[in-house]
Amino acid sequence: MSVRDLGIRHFAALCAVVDEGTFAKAGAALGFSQSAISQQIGAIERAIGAPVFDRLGGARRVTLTPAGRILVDHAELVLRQLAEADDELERLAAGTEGTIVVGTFQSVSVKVLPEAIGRIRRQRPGVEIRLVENDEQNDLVEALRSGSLDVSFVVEPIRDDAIATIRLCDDPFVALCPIDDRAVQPHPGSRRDGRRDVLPVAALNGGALIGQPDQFCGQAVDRQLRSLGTDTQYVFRSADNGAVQAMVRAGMGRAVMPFLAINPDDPDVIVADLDPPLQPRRIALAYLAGTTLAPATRAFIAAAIDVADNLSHA
Amino acid sequence: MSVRDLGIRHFAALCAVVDEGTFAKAGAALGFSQSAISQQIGAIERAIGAPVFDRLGGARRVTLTPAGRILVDHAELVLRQLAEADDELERLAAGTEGTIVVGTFQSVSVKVLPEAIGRIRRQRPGVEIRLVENDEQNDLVEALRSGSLDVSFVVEPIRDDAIATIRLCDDPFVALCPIDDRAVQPHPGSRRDGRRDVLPVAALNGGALIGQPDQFCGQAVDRQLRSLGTDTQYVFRSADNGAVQAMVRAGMGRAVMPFLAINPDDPDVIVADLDPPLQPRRIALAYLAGTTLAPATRAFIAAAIDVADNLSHA
DNA sequence: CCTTACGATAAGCTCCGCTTATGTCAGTAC
DNA sequence: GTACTGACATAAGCGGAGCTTATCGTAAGG
Repeated sequence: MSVRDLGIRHFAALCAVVDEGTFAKAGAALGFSQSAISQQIGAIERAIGAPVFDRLGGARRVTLTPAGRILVDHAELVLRQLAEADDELERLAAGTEGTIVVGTFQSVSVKVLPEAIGRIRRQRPGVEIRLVENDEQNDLVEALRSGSLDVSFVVEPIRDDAIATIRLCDDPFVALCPIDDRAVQPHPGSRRDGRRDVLPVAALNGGALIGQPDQFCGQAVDRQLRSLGTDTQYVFRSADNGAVQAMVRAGMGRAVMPFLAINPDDPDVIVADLDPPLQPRRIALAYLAGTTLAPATRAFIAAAIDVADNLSHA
Repeated sequence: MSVRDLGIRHFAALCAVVDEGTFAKAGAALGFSQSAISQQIGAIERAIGAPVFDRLGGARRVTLTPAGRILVDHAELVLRQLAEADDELERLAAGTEGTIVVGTFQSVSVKVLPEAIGRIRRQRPGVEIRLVENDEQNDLVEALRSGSLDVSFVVEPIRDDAIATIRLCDDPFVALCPIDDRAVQPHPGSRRDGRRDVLPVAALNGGALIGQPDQFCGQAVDRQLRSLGTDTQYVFRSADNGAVQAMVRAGMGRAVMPFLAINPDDPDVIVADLDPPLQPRRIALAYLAGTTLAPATRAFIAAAIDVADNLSHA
């Protein structure tokens, strides 16, 4: 028999008796009868094999024995610990507090993520968001599996069926062309309506290409271009989107990039739709399938969906 | 419903499941069936109103939800706390550890106490003894009542019946006389047998007396001497026993002192029994009546009794 | 002396919580 | 595809833990 066979109620009773001075008052404070307290204290004493109170008899308060003093000291800590747990659980349930660890990659970090984070910070100031940026998607997925990420931005498809995804938006591939590119055809209709110019895919054939390294979505671009019969000749590759765009600006060649990864307001390059268009990159949020997400995490996901929707319609 | 309605067993089950990975193994580790663990976890989830594990289904391990993570973190602390309590209770019961706070006063501090402390330190190196010296007995008794002392040396009688006492020894009053005192009569028989010379009480009449302040046992001395028809004329009083003895050594007068308070090996004063002898001072140990004493405290009391016995017979 | 304020104890009843046995589900092997 | 395996859930039954009310013993105080 040991202290582990007792219930929290026993410790609460013990502390209440110490606070109130008598069994009856302790019982009243806890909503029990005097007898219940007497029996609870008795159970404690049986469990530890020693009295915890000296009953002085008559109308006198009980006093702690040395063993009782030790037990009360620990019981108070235990109760405090549990109260804290209750608090934390409540805050978790309310979604007003907690830490979300979000996996991201470069292009998403620039446009979607900051806005989503901003919303959470405004709505739920107590929620802390930690970011893990890694352009190697496998690493993000692995981090999800190991639990070190709560949720992560990814590019679909994800093979791993331990991972569930929520689609956010399609990110179209666009061509980045030097400002004097003759192959670019003005968009049929007004330039003012926000539609982009068009670059026939055939124009890429044999031309100089700048792009992202193979392991990023550069791979998908190559595959698609090749299947459209276009021979790709890379003159430069960089994981830094800004660097790619700067190369185009310098007239070194054209680039085919996901729209979210580029700066569309750059006046020194032409951003053109491809004709025919490539299959867009599907941006999604991923998390461990079958797991319960914290309310704060769900709120983040909702915010990201909303931000992505707005972004798509613009 | 709250976490306070749960038992320690529930927390143990929770931690076991986290450690073992499955309900069945956790049950085996704790000596329960798989079903019991399932029901215990179910009880936890009912108590906090949220799942603590995600059951992925099939032959896969359960994984913690955010709420489960919070609860486990606190549960581990709680269990550690309780294990510590168990340890401390065991050490208390064994009497090998703990702190005893002992009240003392000057004369006892010199002869009885050091020996008793030495024994405890040898027998129980883990026990710490703290001393509170106070020559005002009321203060010691008050400290006992308030619980700031575990046990205290006192001089009987103690009026307060909330205080229990254990008699240690009788401390006789002896006369301290200057080396050339003519009133001292050699002890009838050999001086070598350790018996002391004798001073008739009548010799004190009208002579110069040195003694302790009124509030110490000086009061008892005065009362007894007066009742024997002796007129006491104090020329000096000091709470410092060494000072009293030095005054006698300087020939300033005689003193009547408790034997334990003097240095009997001083060659420059005569230590004499009084004739008739005064009622001796009864030295006792006092503690709060009706309270359970820690084993270490009981050991100290036993040691003190033993030391006092040896001292009496010597 | 009687009252008051305590705690202990007894009797009874409820409900918690264990066990065994069975159900259900998802992978896995052949 | 079918059977098997490993994992959790659920049902039924039973024993005991624990609460309540009621009563008793004891010491302090008017």
